[in-house]
Amino acid sequence: MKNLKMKAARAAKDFSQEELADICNVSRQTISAIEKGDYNPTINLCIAICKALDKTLDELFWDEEQ
Amino acid sequence: MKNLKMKAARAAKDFSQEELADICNVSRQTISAIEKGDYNPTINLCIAICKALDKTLDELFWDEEQ
DNA sequence: TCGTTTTGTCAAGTATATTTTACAAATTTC
DNA sequence: GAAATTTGTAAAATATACTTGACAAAACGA
Repeated sequence: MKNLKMKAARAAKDFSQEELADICNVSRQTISAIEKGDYNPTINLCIAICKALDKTLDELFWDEEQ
Repeated sequence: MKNLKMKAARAAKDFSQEELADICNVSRQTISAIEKGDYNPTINLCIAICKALDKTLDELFWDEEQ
């Protein structure tokens, strides 16, 4: 399932996928795959993404997949 | 860093590591390693743990590792 | 319309999360 | 205090998160 909350939060910061990837020290493909969904990132990466986007885990990653 | 919040939440439910592991469909060693810390579980497993323990991601996995 | 940036996606390789098996120490229960 | 349960931990194997490189389609501004 697509992670639209994350995509929206990234847009709100005006970050490209590559900029967010650089901040989080991962590849652009990893960010793309997470936004696309059907992907299972590690909690540490989720935390890095949240901090880069000024969001919490619950705001970006809760309730996506039931 | 140890995840004491998770250990406390598990104790509050009176689950052994093995019982929680069974509910989450992972091995007991995985649960043990997460509580022990210096471990980086996937977000889907974190969500499964949270639901088993009636907690949210922010309550169990936020602010553990800075 | 052209050039630039952004994004989707794929294939092959590497790093690491998770499993399985196993044993001992610690804790609980009777 | 013995037996049963729980927990810590380790080594080897497997599954999968993540990387690198690459190309094309889409989006966007000049």
